[in-house]
Amino acid sequence: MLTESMEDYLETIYRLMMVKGYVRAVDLSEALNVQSSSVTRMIQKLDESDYLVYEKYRNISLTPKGEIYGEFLVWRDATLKQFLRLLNAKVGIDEQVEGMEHYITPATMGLIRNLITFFSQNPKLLGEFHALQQVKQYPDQVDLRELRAWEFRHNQE
Amino acid sequence: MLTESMEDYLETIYRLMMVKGYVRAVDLSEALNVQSSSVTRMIQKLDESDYLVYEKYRNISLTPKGEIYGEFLVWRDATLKQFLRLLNAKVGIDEQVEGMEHYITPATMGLIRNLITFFSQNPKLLGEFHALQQVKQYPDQVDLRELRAWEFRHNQE
DNA sequence: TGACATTGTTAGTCTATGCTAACAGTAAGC
DNA sequence: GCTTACTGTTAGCATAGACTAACAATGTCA
Repeated sequence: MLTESMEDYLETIYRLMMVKGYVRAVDLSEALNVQSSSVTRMIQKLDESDYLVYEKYRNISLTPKGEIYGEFLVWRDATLKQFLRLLNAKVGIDEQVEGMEHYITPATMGLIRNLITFFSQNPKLLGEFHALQQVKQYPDQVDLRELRAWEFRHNQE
Repeated sequence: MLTESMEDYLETIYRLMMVKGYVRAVDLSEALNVQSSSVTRMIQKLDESDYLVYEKYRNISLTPKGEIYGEFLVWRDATLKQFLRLLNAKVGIDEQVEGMEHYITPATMGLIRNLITFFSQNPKLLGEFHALQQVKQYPDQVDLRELRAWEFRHNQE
């Protein structure tokens, strides 16, 4: 199984592959905000697990396994971001998705996809759901004490 | 800010506090499946950040800050589990939530809570959403190749 | 083609959090 | 109130994945 970090690298590699057609360590270190020495080591690790082919000083290429997994990772990321936007999240979408995505199984991803489909097939419902939020507004920079009170109030209803 | 691990400890401490009225290292090491030496160290760390009060060989107690945060952590955990059940997830709910919860902001949690409220106020809709899944079924033990094909098919529609 | 800039690699260090082993404190039963 | 079992603490080690520093390879251009 891939670690969180390995997934991040593989996802970025796949993305860059799609955009640029090839991937070099420096692109990865820029995209992931890490040093190139970290990139080299991770690439070697992903090579060992057969997600890509690593040859010193050469461009890397994905194996079929790496390509399929990479495609999944990109899809998962995009779908979760869609989901948060659907909920009406405004800030920190990327950060939250980057963190949580690693833990969500393909099965659950399918269910989330279904939810997105459900609401896009019923845009009126989405409107009703968003209208609800105007009432039960929840501050963006929420203080925990406030959260506690909020929950308490709503449990009383 | 708390790390994932620190949050896990604090959540468990809060939970045990509610159930037993006090917390000892051995309870934590059992609940979290770690050695008691790891517990000691983490407790010392949480004491440094003022989430609890640590005294050698004595029961620990939460500070107000720790109590509020702990309550939030327990609520977040419960709410996310509710959300996955609402989606119709059947397996791995606990594991997924344990992983993802650390990354979700209070603001987003509020939105998820709203979604749960929305569907519980409209149980018929929930039925419709679940019915959709009977059609767009997604295998539990999904192969990535299968996922890819599934996505492709549905994008064609 | 040779010099310099860019990129990639290796080796060694740091931090978080797990572990084991050895030791210290507490408490229960005789 | 001793002895023994349980619980808690400390110290030292392992691992993942960051980092920096030093070095190696590549590529560009005068």
